[in-house]
Amino acid sequence: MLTIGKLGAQAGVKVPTIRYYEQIGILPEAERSAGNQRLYSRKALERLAFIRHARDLGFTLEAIRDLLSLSDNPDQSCAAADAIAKAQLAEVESRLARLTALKAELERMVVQCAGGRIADCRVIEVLGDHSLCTTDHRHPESEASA
Amino acid sequence: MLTIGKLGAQAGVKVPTIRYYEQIGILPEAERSAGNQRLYSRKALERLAFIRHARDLGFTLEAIRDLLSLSDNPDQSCAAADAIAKAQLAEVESRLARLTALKAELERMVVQCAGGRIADCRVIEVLGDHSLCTTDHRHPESEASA
DNA sequence: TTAATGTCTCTAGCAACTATAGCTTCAAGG
DNA sequence: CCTTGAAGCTATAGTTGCTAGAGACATTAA
Ligand SMILES: [Zn+2]
Ligand SMILES: [Zn+2]
Ligand SMILES: [Zn+2]
Ligand SMILES: [Zn+2]
Repeated sequence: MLTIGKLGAQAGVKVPTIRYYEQIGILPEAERSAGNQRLYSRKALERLAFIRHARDLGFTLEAIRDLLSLSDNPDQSCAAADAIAKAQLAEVESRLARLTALKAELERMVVQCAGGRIADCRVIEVLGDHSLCTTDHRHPESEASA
Repeated sequence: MLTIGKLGAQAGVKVPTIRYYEQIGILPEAERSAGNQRLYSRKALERLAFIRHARDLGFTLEAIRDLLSLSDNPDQSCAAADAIAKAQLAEVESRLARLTALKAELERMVVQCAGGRIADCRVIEVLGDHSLCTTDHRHPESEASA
């Protein structure tokens, strides 16, 4: 049995984050010691590592909640899990496309500035006028983390 | 003079967002009509368009605040503005690198799954074990939007 | 035994909005 | 002139995924 600190260290998750996961119900309520401190089993460590890894891959906690409940029923079809992963892949691809456009515009801005006064700064000029951009980089959909 | 609704329509910004920008002081307090409604000049539209464009390029409101105050002093050197843009470019490049790694891992997961039961699902398996990954995709630094 | 660390609960804060409630003002039609 | 509906007002709370504090209790090592 691990204390919350040890668990966090092993899984690479901060202690308050673990309590937060319990609070939102993505980790089950932990057992408690005589002195009311949380105690975790190896199973809990695996579950937390799963969450951590999925977060690192950009899945939302909502998606992870679904993935966990799927993984708790090993005999079901994995179609739903695959669909979640595919949706996440699509999300990543769309963000990648957008970031690539942003990178191009930022590079252009930075390169074109001759480094004089603000009045002649290409960075300020482009920021004030999207028609000076070559790509269509506007904010299309949601922008979570990842 | 534009009402807040017209301003929002012209700049592509939702009305509550404009009020929010005013509240946090990135837009100056608007003039008011006799009936206490906000009225905006062409200058305000330009300022809002600048903000919108910079947000679309992923700059934080804090960075935009600095860019705006620079652009209000046209005779200064533009070095500070260029530095902000370069920092944003670096941020975008680092996100791009990470998303590229995520994409590779997600593709591998999705491709490798044969589509049977959860117990044999490669998606679930990889999520539970980072050592099955080929890249080092762990969460490195801050992850704002963009 | 005492001091240092770890853990407990609860609350508030971060970014950048978005949504809701309950009101007032405005513009157009009858 | 009056009514109706859209648009505006303020203020507050919710979103996502945590993170940071306050103040009290538990555990462990010297
Ligand atoms: Zn410049
Ligand atoms: Zn642009
Ligand atoms: Zn599968
Ligand atoms: Zn991995």
